[in-house]
Amino acid sequence: MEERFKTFTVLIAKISRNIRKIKTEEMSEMNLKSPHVSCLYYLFKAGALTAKELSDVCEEDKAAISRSIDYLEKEGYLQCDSQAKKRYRAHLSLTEKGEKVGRFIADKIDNILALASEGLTEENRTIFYQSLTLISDNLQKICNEYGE
Amino acid sequence: MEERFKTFTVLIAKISRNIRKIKTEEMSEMNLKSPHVSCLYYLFKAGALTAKELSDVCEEDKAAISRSIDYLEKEGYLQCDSQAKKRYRAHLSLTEKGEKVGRFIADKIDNILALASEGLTEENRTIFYQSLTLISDNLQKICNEYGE
DNA sequence: ATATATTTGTTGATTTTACAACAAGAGGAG
DNA sequence: CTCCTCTTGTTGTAAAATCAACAAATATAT
Repeated sequence: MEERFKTFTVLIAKISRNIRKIKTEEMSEMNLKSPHVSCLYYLFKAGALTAKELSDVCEEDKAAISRSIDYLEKEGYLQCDSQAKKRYRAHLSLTEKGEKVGRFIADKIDNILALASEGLTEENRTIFYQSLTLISDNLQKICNEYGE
Repeated sequence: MEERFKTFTVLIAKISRNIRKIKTEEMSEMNLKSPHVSCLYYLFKAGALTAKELSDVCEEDKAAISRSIDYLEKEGYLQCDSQAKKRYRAHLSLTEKGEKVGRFIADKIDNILALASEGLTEENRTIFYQSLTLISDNLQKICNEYGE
């Protein structure tokens, strides 16, 4: 069990770090950082989303998403369907440029994911994913108690 | 597959964040940050280690470990078996105070780990851990290619 | 309609993490 | 021994993530 903790927390941290590294490395020519990539990825996959939905699906800090949206809009990757001063519940959608890059990102990421899980049987992949979900929920419950 | 990527990378990031949060939250009275906790944990579990070994086992940046050691030494949690100006290959070991806190941390962490994996069968736990290791190695290989 | 509460979004500041340049020691070959 | 190389450790800096305070829009109740 001790040995498992070691590997569990250490491995999770390592995987997390490497995923971020891969995301930024693969997109370095375009000068897109990890949260930018996430935004483009999900807008491409899911279609138009509000800022809130985007931050939910990315599980990223809303502050980070807010700033990412600023950047991506400025660079012409996405547009906002509302002219309101702030983006309240406005739907964000990819521009043509954003769509193109989104597709590129999705391909890259899906490919990397395939490489990452190379060697896992389909069955174990399923078990792994379910376990990950369960563990995430359990940890979230623990964390929720701190706020009270 | 797309759905899986979403959950996979997002879940990993979330778990990683929550682990850090739990570590610092549980130790907040003692003013120990996440890397400090890791150092104490492994020194307690593994006995005396060099700085290099510690940074290897924690998979943390050697810079972070170096500064953590400074802090932990200053606060009297650990001692260094060498009088050299720098700590080259010196073994770091816990003081009495460090030992006490190390035990406390180990208990806490092992408990949290048990809670985190609550609901998993022993068999799935094994599969999960093996999968995690495999994925970590695969991703590491991908990252290693960037340096070349 | 107006006041109040809730959700959603933004901004600034702080903390954590990562990176890279450097320095110190150890080991090996001549 | 002394020069060279490799490993290990340190420090400064830059980047990223987190947090908290705030502001704007929306929803709700009276």
